[in-house]
Amino acid sequence: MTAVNLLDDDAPRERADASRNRAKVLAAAEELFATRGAKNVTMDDIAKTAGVGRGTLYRRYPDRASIAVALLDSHERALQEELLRGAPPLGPGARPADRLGAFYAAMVDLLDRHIHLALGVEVGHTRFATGAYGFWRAHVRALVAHTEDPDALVDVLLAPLAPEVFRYQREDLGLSADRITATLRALARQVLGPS
Amino acid sequence: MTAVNLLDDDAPRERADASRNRAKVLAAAEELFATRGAKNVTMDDIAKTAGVGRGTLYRRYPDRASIAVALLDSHERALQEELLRGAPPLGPGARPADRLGAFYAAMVDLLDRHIHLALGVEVGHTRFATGAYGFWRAHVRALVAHTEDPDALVDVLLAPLAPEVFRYQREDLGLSADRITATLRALARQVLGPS
DNA sequence: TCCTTAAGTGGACACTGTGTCCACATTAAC
DNA sequence: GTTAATGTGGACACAGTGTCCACTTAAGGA
Repeated sequence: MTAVNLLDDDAPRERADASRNRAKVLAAAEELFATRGAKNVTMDDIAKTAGVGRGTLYRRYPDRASIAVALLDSHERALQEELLRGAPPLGPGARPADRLGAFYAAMVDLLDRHIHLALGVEVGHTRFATGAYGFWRAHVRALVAHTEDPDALVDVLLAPLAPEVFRYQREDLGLSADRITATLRALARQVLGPS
Repeated sequence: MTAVNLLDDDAPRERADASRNRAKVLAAAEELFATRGAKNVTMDDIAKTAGVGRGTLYRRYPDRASIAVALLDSHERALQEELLRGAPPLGPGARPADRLGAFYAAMVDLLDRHIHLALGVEVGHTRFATGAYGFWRAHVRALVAHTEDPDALVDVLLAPLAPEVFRYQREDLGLSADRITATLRALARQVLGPS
């Protein structure tokens, strides 16, 4: 799901027209998702807006969700990098409770900036199948490893970050991102202890 | 969304063939949802299985979700009744932490028995628009009323009960309902204090 | 019992969106 | 400049949705 596949292995380089079209598709999709909301965008819309045929579009992206995933990918990678090798409390070094709190804050920020894409990925259970979910899951799993039942707890702690939940809180209830962050930070403290 | 509309007001009684067909539709839908999963059931399937025309089906139920809601309704009402007027710890009288724990346990039980219906309701954000969600929300809101920011906390606490999350834990991860319940009970204790 | 009428029925129809297929165009290597 | 593989785009078949309306059926009054 990377943007380009440069010089890797002996994989045949991507043709010039192909990568030009990929860029047009992604730009068009980003635009449409942001404007109308992913639910109201058809593959046809994307193809038309990008100035590309249906066949070209389907060649790389079998559905809307995969386009949203591709668009979200770069932003998610940046955060993943920070979690693995960044400075505390996001990166290693801080206490689990603080790292979980920082993770929550970063995810709320990510969601707030790209909620239209996050909702585009969400086609029900699609979310759990995503590679990204697996990453977040592994990260939080490690932070709660010392608790009673980490394998059951981890998805409970990730549940409030579901795009639909976040959208409901932000848009329907009108809560600020800060309030949501504060609440999740408090949750992290209570679950992992203030120690 | 009640099953029958008996003698209420001056509303014209439902005709015999109409209520016969409603029963056939609900039975067919229940069966199909349980067998194939709601996602793989079309309105046409339901009409055919019920032995009813499309027009008849659409007259009362504009989409799959509304049928699932109708089917789930009776079970949810029973729980709602208990929350309002049942014995503690589910009903009034017990401490908030215990009531929230009991609520979690009851909801996990409900989800476990009717997950195919709960997933049928779930068409993304549909969940929050449901009357039922409003009820759960009001209930939990009252239990956490004394905390820092109840309005932000309530949806965070309800998020792990999203049908998709539950399904993932039960089916993809293979967790038992008891483990999930225990984890949520612990969460309730940690958030509302053991006091 | 028959008649009336309003409610209810069911299937045909138009429409929207999906995904596939393949003749043709473009690219890049030789 | 030729060639072979890669990529393109629009036509097509299909599945599911929701609407519409001529017909049927139930239920109450004469």
